[in-house]
Amino acid sequence: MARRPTIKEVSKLAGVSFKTVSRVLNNEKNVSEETRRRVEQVVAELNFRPSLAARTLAGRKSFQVGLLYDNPSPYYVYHLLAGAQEGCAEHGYRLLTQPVDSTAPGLVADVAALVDETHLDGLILSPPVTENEALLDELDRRGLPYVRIEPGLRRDVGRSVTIDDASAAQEATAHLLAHGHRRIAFIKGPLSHVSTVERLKGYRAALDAAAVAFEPDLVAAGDYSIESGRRAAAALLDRAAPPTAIFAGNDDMAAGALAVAHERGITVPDQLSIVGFDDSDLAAAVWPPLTTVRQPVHELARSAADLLLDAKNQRDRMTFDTRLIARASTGPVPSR
Amino acid sequence: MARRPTIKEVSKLAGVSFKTVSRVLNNEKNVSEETRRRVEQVVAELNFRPSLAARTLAGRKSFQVGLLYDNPSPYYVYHLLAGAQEGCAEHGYRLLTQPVDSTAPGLVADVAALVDETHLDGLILSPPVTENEALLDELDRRGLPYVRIEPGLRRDVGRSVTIDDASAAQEATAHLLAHGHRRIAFIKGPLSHVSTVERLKGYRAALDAAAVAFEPDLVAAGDYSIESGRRAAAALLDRAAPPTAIFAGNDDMAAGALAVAHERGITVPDQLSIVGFDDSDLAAAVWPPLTTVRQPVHELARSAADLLLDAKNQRDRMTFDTRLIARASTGPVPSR
DNA sequence: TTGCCTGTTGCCAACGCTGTCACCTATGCC
DNA sequence: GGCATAGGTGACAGCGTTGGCAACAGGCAA
Repeated sequence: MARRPTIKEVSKLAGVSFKTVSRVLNNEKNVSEETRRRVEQVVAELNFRPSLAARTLAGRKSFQVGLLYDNPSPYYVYHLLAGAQEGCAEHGYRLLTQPVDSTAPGLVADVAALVDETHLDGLILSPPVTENEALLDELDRRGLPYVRIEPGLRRDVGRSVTIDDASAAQEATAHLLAHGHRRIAFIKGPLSHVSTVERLKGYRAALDAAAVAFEPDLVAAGDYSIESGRRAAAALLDRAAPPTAIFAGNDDMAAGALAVAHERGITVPDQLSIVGFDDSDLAAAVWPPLTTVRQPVHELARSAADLLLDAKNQRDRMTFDTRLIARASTGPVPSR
Repeated sequence: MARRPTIKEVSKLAGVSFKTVSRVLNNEKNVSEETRRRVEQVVAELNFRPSLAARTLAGRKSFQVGLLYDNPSPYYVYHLLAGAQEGCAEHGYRLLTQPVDSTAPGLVADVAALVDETHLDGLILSPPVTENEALLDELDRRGLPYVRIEPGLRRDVGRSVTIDDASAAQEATAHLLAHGHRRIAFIKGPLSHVSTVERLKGYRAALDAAAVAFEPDLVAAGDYSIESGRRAAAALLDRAAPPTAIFAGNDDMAAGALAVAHERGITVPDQLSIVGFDDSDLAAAVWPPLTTVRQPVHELARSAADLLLDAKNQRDRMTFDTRLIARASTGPVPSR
């Protein structure tokens, strides 16, 4: 294999000490304009790239940050990685993406091993890894900088980026109310997710605002899977007074509800309106395409990286707007 | 931040030279059983992890491999990363996932920079990065080991893992023929993908085997997007003699075809059968759930890592079986 | 007993950079 | 003209490992 050039070869060609090349690479001051140009030219000619390993060893920075994830949704993970990657690249950092098992007893040790081995400069945590108290404690103990994406726990300490789940759910529910619906069901996610509680709060707030009584029986439990959406929707539609609209806590459960409607010959949106959450690929792929709430996952991840790496970005917390994407799965309440 | 322990601290506690600790860590022979045990105990006690940066600098291995990807499908990428990660972890390697733009002119330089900076020991290429001739040339020039997943180009040189696209498509088509279908349409993907050509080949082979004449008009062009599937299906169904079954080159296009059927009040599978390809999340989420061909993406990626890292695995090429997943979108040909 | 081999261990250089400090030169001031 | 000051540059140690080689002990054949 053709050996990579080293900083010494660059310095020889440029006629300076290798320390000066280091200065140019790190954009330090106190280098004359002429020297800088000469060095930069040689760097470009040789296509020289400094060894990350050597920089890590010698300096106190590794130019690497880790992204921990443990999410079953390919859609979510895809955008998470893309956004974080983009944010890191902007600051000249490399991203180490690390799938983990957020509930495994060895998680803390595994992450500690990762950090020790690679000398990570910081960590981005995505849900549900954000919910692991022991991990947060260990990171705090080590003083390792980290930013959490949509933290449930300890929302008021440390740095994080979030969406306003409650107001997003309120907007989705209001959309259905505006179409005249009054019997609106909500399929909630697992209660272990803080987002579930927040979304339920938003749903109730919208009903209150429209002076529609909250009916506990119209809230069904799901676990974010398609199958749980089917079961929940089937139970809701079996009621004596079935809902005219269903708001599901994510798109997968909404797709499950839609499948039940198809099975039973209930046309959507004429006889039943359905709203999802996430705006995943699913939402646009099913028929009819789902009205849903878009979560700016890419933007969240990108900003998390920015919060971690940009010294000028001193904020502790950034909240992003969601957007209701109105498609064909919602319409006026059926007149009976 | 609590400083990580170093190899010297381990050696002091174990009462040996730090070189001996290095020997234990690298599983070298010529270390007495007793010494090894003693060192291992101290390593466990201190929770010592050797610095990757130092090992990389001192040795000739970095224990890191890169995975290059540039694929628009979250589903595909998700399983790709998971599989590659698993394969690398089994061999004690770290995986650096790197999204790239496979057609950008700077690709080769970017990858070279990545390799130089991080001293990667090898590279896994996924489609369509596998199709970039300049990149392959550069890697060969450097002598950097790499394994390709589903290579189109230069299939007979170098190491790769593949599925048999032709026989997979043949099986899917045969499934429709077995249900009595004779006018079977094929929505193909972009011709730049070798898989498109192979799948078309399999489709024709199945028709031949059943002595059904090939009709060029029943082949429509798509680009693997949902929207292209809709357009292609609409055109096919507008024909004077519309097909009774549609085989789409991927699940997204199949979902598009399914949407058109719903729009037009054509019931699936009673009036039209639809088959997809990939068995992505979509396939199970739409209604009716799609009959499709499962591509073992996870397994492909895992084996690519194994081929790269396992010295005992001397094969150049591994081919994996696909599996037809029969769901509810296919049925007997309608009797008219 | 001697010499040689084998298994085990230690010593030290080297990997390619950054941090620290010392040095040199030009400049401005009294 | 002498002296402090700042900008620009180089020498050198050190980061935490692996590689190469020397050293040492014990066993076995001569």
